[in-house]
Amino acid sequence: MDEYQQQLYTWMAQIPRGRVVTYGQLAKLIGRPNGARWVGRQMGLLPKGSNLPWYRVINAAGRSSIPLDKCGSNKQLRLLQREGVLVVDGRISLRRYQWAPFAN
DNA sequence: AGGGTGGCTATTG
DNA sequence: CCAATAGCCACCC
Repeated sequence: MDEYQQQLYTWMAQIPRGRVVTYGQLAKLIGRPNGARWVGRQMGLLPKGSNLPWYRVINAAGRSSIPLDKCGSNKQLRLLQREGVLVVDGRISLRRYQWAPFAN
């Protein structure tokens, strides 16, 4: 287990229900300014039994970056809606839902 | 080594 | 608004 992964997991665990963060934001938080893509990769590699909220991590456009499932729907968006996040046209307002770690 | 591909992004038109 | 563009970086042939 790598040092960055440890940090990534720690930050992820802090994301409150009903809020989201972007790949780039997480990358910055763990000290990897251009590691957004790396973060995305880590999401896909998350252990299956993990309780970490991978679905609260979205892209900078406020959209889900994971492919649609067979039914043509998106599991990530469903999970977010279940937490009360409003999704309009497959898009989420970062202004309203993005978690700001240092604004507490 | 070296080209292609991603759960990316900021900028520009 | 979307599309193109140009950086970025880890991973996999």
